[in-house]
Formats: sequence, structure tokens, C-alpha cells
Amino acid sequence: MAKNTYDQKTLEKKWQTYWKENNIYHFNPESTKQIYSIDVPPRYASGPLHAGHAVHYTHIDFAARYKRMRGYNVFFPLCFDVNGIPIEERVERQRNITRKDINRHEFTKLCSDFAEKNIKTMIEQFYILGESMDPSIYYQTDAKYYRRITQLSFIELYKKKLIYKGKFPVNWCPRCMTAMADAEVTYKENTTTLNTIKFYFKNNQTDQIQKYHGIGTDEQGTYIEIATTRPELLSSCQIVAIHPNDERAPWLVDQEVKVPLFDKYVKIVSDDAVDPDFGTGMVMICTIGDKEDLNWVFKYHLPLEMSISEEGTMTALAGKYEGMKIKEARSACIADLKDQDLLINQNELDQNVGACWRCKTPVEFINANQWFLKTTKFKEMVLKASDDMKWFPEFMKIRLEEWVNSLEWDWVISRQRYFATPIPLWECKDCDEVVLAKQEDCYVDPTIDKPPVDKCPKCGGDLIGSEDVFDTWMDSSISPLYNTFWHRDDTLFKKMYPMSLRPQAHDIIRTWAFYTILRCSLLTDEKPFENIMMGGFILSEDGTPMHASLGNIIDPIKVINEFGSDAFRCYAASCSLGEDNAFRRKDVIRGKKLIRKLWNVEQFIGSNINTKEITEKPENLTIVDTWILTKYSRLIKQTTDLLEHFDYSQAMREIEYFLWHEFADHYIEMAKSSIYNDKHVKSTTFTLYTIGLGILKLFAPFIPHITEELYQIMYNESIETESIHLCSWPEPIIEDDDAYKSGETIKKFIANLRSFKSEQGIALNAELKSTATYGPKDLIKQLKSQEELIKSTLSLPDNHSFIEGKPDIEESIHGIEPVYAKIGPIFKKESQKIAAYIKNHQQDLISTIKETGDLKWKDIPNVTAANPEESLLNEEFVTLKRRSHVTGSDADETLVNFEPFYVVVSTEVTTSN
RNA sequence: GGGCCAGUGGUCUAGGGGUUAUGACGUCGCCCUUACAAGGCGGAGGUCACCGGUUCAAUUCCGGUCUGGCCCA
Repeated sequence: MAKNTYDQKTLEKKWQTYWKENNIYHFNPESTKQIYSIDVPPRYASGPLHAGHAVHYTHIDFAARYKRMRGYNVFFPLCFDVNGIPIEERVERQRNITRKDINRHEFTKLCSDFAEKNIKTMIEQFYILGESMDPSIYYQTDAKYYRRITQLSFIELYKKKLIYKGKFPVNWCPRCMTAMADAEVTYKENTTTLNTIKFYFKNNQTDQIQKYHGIGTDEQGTYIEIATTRPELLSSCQIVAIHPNDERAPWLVDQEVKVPLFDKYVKIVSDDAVDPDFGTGMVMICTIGDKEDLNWVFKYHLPLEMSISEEGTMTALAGKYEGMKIKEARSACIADLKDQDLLINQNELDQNVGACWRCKTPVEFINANQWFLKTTKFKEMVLKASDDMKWFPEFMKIRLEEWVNSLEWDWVISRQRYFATPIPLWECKDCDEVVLAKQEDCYVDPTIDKPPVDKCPKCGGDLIGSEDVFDTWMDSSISPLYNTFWHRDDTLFKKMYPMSLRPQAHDIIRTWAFYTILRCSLLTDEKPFENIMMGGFILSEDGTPMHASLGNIIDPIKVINEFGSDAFRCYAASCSLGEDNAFRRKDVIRGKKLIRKLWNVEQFIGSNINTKEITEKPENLTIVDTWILTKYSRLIKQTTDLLEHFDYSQAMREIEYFLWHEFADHYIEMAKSSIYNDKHVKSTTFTLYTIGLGILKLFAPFIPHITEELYQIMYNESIETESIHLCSWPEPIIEDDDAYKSGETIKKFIANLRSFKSEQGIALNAELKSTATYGPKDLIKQLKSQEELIKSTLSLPDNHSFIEGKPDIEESIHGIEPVYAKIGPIFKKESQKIAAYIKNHQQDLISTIKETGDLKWKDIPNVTAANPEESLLNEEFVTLKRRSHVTGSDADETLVNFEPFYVVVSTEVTTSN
């Protein structure tokens, strides 16, 4: 049997080591068992796990452990996402360099080293969390074996003519001369000048228009006033916009105005994205000053004319300002505007500008050559695939649909970065011919490796290896292909694709989920997974998101050091799927208490029965044993159903409630009677063994360590499976509705009397002087059948008798209440009136009941009942409040009344009903 | 600005058309009981965010407002 105490920390470490050494979680590709494959999110290698990651991976672990016990060959890989800009950035910051300062390949080596260190830490963290990932199917996305699959997928898509090269605006630092991701743009406060300038109307205006603000007239004509901080962009002005609710909109929309300094007319449009309070409430849209402009460009299909070059100088579009630096051009424009009397005024303006995080130069947008994957024409395909999958929770699917339907342009898959998968192609210097890498040569790095042909096959020109790399999502969005051995093992691929489950967080539905569905569907003509499970966000304890800058990151390892992994996992289980959850320390504390309760219950079992042998189901089970086994069987059904729907929080609640408030509070208390009196040994032993082991199994996916410990100490010898996590999921044993009802009656009877003793300050094991229990015939029969057990559990005296009927009491009705749920559906609009009558005529109705022994519809005025003779009492349209008094002569006796029983108690009590 | 989600005792949370709303943590009172005082029993504590609508009946369904979260713009 179990030792008296346990050390959670030590036992967790012990079993983690045991599981690892014995490859308990091994995925066996040769097995004929049905596969359950999980498309685990490869954890990004930029730093250690925080509580949010820990909860997500723990949820995935629940699924893996549960499915393993259901008999599946579970595919649960340990994996990491390594490519990408955030890692580059951290390395640059750590070493205070830019990637252009050193050799490209030296730089990527530094990134790789940085990531490896984080991976090592995270693998350790996964073990400490009790994750059951299989290291034998390990991958990381920057490895050649993985990048090879990324490149092959690109080549196949290219051959399907789904890839093209085109121009697309990117964030650009004119000083560092590089494109950068949004993540690299920092924002800084600064003060700039807001210039209000004149845009003259093309056509003559009526005088009426003069009454509006922001419109003026001078000798040159009528004009609108437009405020801008970027007059140097005037040459690329494409459109002027005004809010549709603006009183001037009806006059202005569709008119044309002349762009100052440039001989060019632009149209006025109405758009609710305009801030009516900024400047004069009219804005000029240029291609392109900031990200906002980019939205307009796509919305109004504006030409992508660029007035700024990659070097940060003005282009030919800027006319006489061509070649000037941005700042020079701005000054020159302002000077010219003044000269030509086009500048109305200048004001100071505080603004937040995007800047290069390295050199703080304001970011510009540059229209650069990029590679694209055709996306917009496959919306239907993605939506269909998404419909074919089961979403948990289902509403998350709407987010994907919204996103897909709003897509306006194709996916830019190229990046001008270093630490990522190289785009496997070479381009001709002279004619733009593209030479793809041969599939059998991948993985290739075109910045190092030679092209498959020496010269351009078209014009004989020199071939230059692509220096572009892929967007990181290009790697991670083929994880289902990598996992199912696509291009590595056809047999396995056919067997494993689509995967069973994609778990992920809801913030990346529009990236990871979308890109994966898109790309896998394009490459295989089939959806990538059957089920998709969306985790919510874990917030800091005060409900704010965790951010390194706020210093509120919760380190799961610290929590585990204090409370243990199993306790942390209890918190994880308490997080409803798809919902945002603040970290709740008290749920960890609650978990710790639950673990202790489980330990104590198992210790009781272990000290009273022999768990080292399987106990066969006996011919006869007692009523309470049948009752608790029925409850247990229903619990299994319910829990199984909940776990099939990934509803961990509810499943955990059900199991916990059963353990604590049914099995421990009630059944064990009753079982003591049988055990201590040596009665019904076989029935009790079977029940304790079955539920003792079964409850451990139900808990095993959630709290794997303590369940393993108890299993190994108590049950392992009887079933000889090397780990509880390889045991089979429990099956329902028995369902007996009659015994269930009897058991519930007995339970309620005992619970009520125990509460009574507690209220009276009577020790629960002290004898309760009580002579009789009265109650309805059928219920008394049920109590009588378990007389011995009840008396023993409650320490009732031997002469306590169970009697049908009511004791010698006087009972008075002191209230009558309408049952809305009964009256409402039948009487509809009339029911308010009926309920009010019943409430307001209590005494009258009580008198009627006293006199006639019943209450009928005809006794209530103005009711149009189908049958006026129908009894309100028998049909339960009302409930009666009764009060009872002992009428006998025995002054010592008190009546304890709890529906529907009356217990005569002679112990001195301070209250009675 | 758009989509989705949430707003429930002091704090956190479950639920969901039927009038007495679940549980945890905390708090107060009682009890060392042959698994468990790291426990058991009991009590107090709530206009179920606000405003409308649908309904015989709304905390629950619908619409709007406010607040918070995620994504997108």
C-alpha cells in the first residue's frame, strides 16, 4: 500500500525520467494500430516558454495522453520553429551588430546558435511540464531535412504556375537600405510641421460652397485646404478623401482638384476611414506615405507610383525635385508653395512615426520585386477545406472565413533577409529567365550552390542565385506534409494524411491555419487535418496580456517549483478552450488540494483491500455499490464524450466532483460500515478496486505524475502494464437505474443527518439518539434494505426503526407558491394573472385546501382552464410550504424534517424545523 | 473603423428561457471523525455591465451602448 506521505517534486522527476528512459510515448510507424496524429505547433525558438505556451502545450498533451489510452498509435512530435526575423533581430541586438556587418553565413550561424540554446531550454521545460512528446519524431524548421521539404513544396507550386514575381511595397529603411518586417519597425514620438495647402478646383464653383470651412477663394480661383506633413509626396498624390458624414461631402465628392506644384488633377472620394477632426477634415492620399495609404491604394486600385527611391532620394516622378534627399525635397517644396502663395499656414504636430529600430531613420515604403503565391483565386477551396474540418470551438471558424473573404491580394512569400529557407532558384542577369533547383538536389542554397545549368538556357547569360528567402510561414505551413512523410515515404504519407488534429492559438488563425490549409490543399487536393482545436490567450494575473516590457511574464517553471507540474496542469485544465484566461494561482492551489485528496482516497483503498490482484465482479453487488458503480459508469461516458470534444475544463470538473463529493464524501463513508464490520467483502472490494483504478485512469491525462505514482505503488502488479499512460481507458461497468435511485435516497438521507449532527455540534462518529425515521412507503423500503449500513454510518442506535407514513405531528401549510414552469407554457398570457392571484390570496387558498383537501382550477377566479376540476396539487401547478410540530407527549423528542423524511431525535437539540 | 470572444458575490469562475444562479479562493462559525485539520460541516456575501426589444416568463435569445482581450484595417 501507499506510503503515508509523498513528495510531489521528487516523484515528478522520477517518472519523467522513467517515461523518457522507457520510451513510453514512442510513435511506432510499423504498428497496425490506428494512428492519431497531432500537428503540434513547432515552438518558435526566440526564447523560453511562458505560462501561455505551457498551457497550450499542456492542452495538446491532454489530447495525446487520452488518445493513447484509447488505443491509438499517437504521433506527437517534439518540434521547433527556428527560421525568421525575430531571431535575427535578437542576435543583432545581443551582439550590437547588423546582419550586413558580417558575412551572411557567419550571421546565420550566430542565429542558429542562439536558437539552439533556446531549444535546449525548452526541451527541458517540456519535460518538466510532463509533456508526452516523442523525441524520435523530432524536427526543427531550419534543418536541411525540413527546409528541403519547404523548397520541394515551392518547386511543385511553381510548376503548377501558382508562383509569380511582382512588385509589392515593403517597409524600407533608406539609410540601411533594406526591407524590413513590421516587427522591426519601432515607433517614436516626434514633432513635425503640418502644412495647410491649397488644392484648386478644376471646375467653377457656386458661391454657396464658400460658407463651409476649409474652402476658400482667391484671385486664382476656389480651393480646398488640405493639411499634410509630407508635402514632398505631392507628386504621388492620387486622390483626396473626405468623411461621408461631413457636411461638405455632397458638394465635394466626385469633383476634381489640382495638386499644387504639379500639373495634375485628382478626384475627391468619400471614405469613413477619414478622421474628420484631423486638419481640415480632408486628406490627400499619396503612394505611399505610410501603411494607411497602402490600404487606400488597394481599396481604390491606385497606381503604385513611387516618388522616393531605395536610396531615400526623390525619383523622376518628383520632377524638378528628382535626386534630392527626402528632407531637402520637403524644404524645397515648402519654399515653392510659399512662393506661389499655395501655403496657408503651418502648425506644429506631435506624431508617432515608424522608424528603423536600428538607426531610427523614418521608414519609407518601397515598391520592390517580390515573389508571390497565388492566393485570391483559391478562396473557395480554402473555405471548403475548412468546412470539411471540425472546429473546436466552432465559432473560431468564422474568423477564418472572415479573413478569407476579405483577402484582396496574393501572399508575398519572399523576404530580403538571411536566416530562413533560401528560395531555390537562379535568375538570368540579362533576360530574367528563372532556373529552378532540381528536386533531387534540394536542399540547396543558391547563394552558395551552383545552378543545375551553367548558363541561362534562353539567352546564355550568367545565372545569379536568389538572395531572397522565404517568409517563415512558408516553412511552418507545411508542417502536416512534413509530419506525414510527404516526399519521404509514400506509404506512410497515404496512411497518415490528413492529420487527426491541429492544435493552435487563435491569434494565428489568419496566418498559420490559413496558410497551412491553403498550401496543403494546393499540393494534395485534400484538407490537411480532420480537427482543429483553438486555444485562447493566457493573460497575466491582473488580466493584462503578458509582455516582456510590462515585466508580467509568468514563468511556468517557477510555479511548478512551488506547486508541482500536476498542480500547474490542473490550472491548465481549468482554462476553457478558446477563451482568454488570466493566470489563476488559486486554481493551481486548488489543483494541489485535489492531488492530495486523490492521494488520501487511494491510501484508504490501499489500506483496506488488496489491490495487487484483480478482483472479479461478484455475483451480487450491494445497492450502494451498484449505485456508485452506476455513477462511475455514467461519469466515464460523460468524460469520454467531453474529451472527444476537447472540453477539458468540463471533463476535469466532472471527474473531480465525482471523486470528492460522491466517492469520497458519500461512498467511502458508507463503505466503512461494510469494511469495519466485515460485510459484503467481495462487493466492496470489487467496487473500491474498480473505481480506485478507474479514477486514476480518468485523471491520468491531466495529472500524469501522481497517477503514475499511485498506479505503480498499488495497481501495477495486478495488471502488469509498465505505465498507467499505456493502460486502456476505463469502460462503463454497470447501469442500474433502480439501484441508482435507491442509492441517491440513502445518500441524501445520510448526508442530511450528517449535516444535522454537524449543525448541532455532535461529533460525526458520536451516537445520535434517535428512535425512528418516517417517510413515504417506497423510500422507507429503500432505507430499510440498507438499515445496517445506514445505522453504522450514522451511529444510529440499534433500536432505530424505519416507519412508513408520518409521525404523530401536526402539520400546517404556511405558504403556497405557483410553479411558473408548469403554468407558463399552458396558460401563456394568463399565467401572470394566475401567479399573482396565488401569491396574493395565500390564506384563502390554504383554507380551501384545509376544507376540501384539494385545490382545483375552479377555485381560482377568471381562469379559463380546459378542465376546471383538475387538481393543482396533483399536477404540481403549485408547491405547498408546510410546517410541522410534534404533537405527542414526549417532550424530549424533537422532529428533524428534511423532505420527505421525518426523524425523531431525542438528543437535546437547539433547533428543530 | 471591421470580425470574433468575454463582462455573473470581495477576487476568479461554471451555467444557461421557468422566478431559490455553480464552484473555487478569501472571510466568519462549529467539529481532531479508525484516508485526509494541507481536512470536514455550516453561514454570510449577487439589482448575473448598462439601455431597449422578443416572450406568459430573460441573467440566458435579439439589437444598441460601455469596458476588456485577440486578429485585421
